[in-house]
Amino acid sequence: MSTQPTPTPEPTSKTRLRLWLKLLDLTSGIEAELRRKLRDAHDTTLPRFDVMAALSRHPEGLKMSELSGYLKVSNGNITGIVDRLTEEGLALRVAVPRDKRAQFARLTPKGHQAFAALAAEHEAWIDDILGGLSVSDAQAMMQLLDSAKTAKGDA
Amino acid sequence: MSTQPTPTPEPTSKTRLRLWLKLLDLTSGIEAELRRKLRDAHDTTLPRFDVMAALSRHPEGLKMSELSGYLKVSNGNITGIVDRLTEEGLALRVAVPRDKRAQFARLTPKGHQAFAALAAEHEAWIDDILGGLSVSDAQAMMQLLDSAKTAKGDA
DNA sequence: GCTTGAAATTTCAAGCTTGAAATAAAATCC
DNA sequence: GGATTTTATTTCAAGCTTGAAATTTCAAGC
Repeated sequence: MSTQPTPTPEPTSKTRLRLWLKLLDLTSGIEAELRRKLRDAHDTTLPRFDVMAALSRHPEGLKMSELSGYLKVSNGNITGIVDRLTEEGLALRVAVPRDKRAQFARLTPKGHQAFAALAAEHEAWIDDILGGLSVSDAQAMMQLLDSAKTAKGDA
Repeated sequence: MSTQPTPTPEPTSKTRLRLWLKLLDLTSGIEAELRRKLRDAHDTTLPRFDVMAALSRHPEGLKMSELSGYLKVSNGNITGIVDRLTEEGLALRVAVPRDKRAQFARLTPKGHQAFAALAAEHEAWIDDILGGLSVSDAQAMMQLLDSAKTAKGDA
């Protein structure tokens, strides 16, 4: 432990570990805040919001497997979330023309309407939460995030 | 839609929203990778790892409520995780001297040993995953993360 | 000393998540 | 065309997570 006379600098791995912990701390905090707001203001959840967001961009519907692919969650997971959205009248399942195995999940008109309101609020929440960052800060951070991601193998 | 002659610039809220989505994408991706590695290499989970990490820094033990405070999760959650760590022989509960309501959670020797191995690997994984970032990149990002957090109300 | 209120923890129901197993249907191969 | 393999989805068990209700114990006031 006390063998080296020179003051050992922090190894790179420690710096990266500290970065990771900070990244996780900020992200988890924001996510928790969003979950709370979604619950309190709209009695819904982040997973439901995510599914609705994906479906909102594809009014014709998305196959269950496309949905799980976009959101990077398991198939079984999507089954349950779409089940619940369906019970709430926000989504529905539609048969795929030439493939009896597959189904499209699609937003109902009520679902589209509900999501529009949700999305607007969501954007405002984020704007508020990240209000401490200027546009140039945000751009700088996005560039760093891209570096981090590209290097590890993309996606 | 085509009423405005001047090219509308992206509003700040949209930039921040894009940043948030990128932040979430990177963090979720890394987290998923860590979960997978923890499972494949050590048959454990991230929540267990987090609890062990906290206990590792407090060999004398932490009260259940201190633990949930540090990790920012609910009390009921900690109860279950410590239960499972206890079943595995990695943690145990110890009575708090003058307060029969409270209990310390503490790592067993086996728990300390297991965590030491886990922590070393964890740091190496992060170093690998974030290998695309130089030390100065990492420092720049940490500074931006601090700005983002400070502005919203700290923690 | 007793009552009342606060604090620490556990229990519980509901929802999210995963990976693996089960189903069903389509596609490929002989 | 029939067998085999692949693909799409659902079902399931186990664990994580929360907020709310229930327990137990402590502390404060009277």
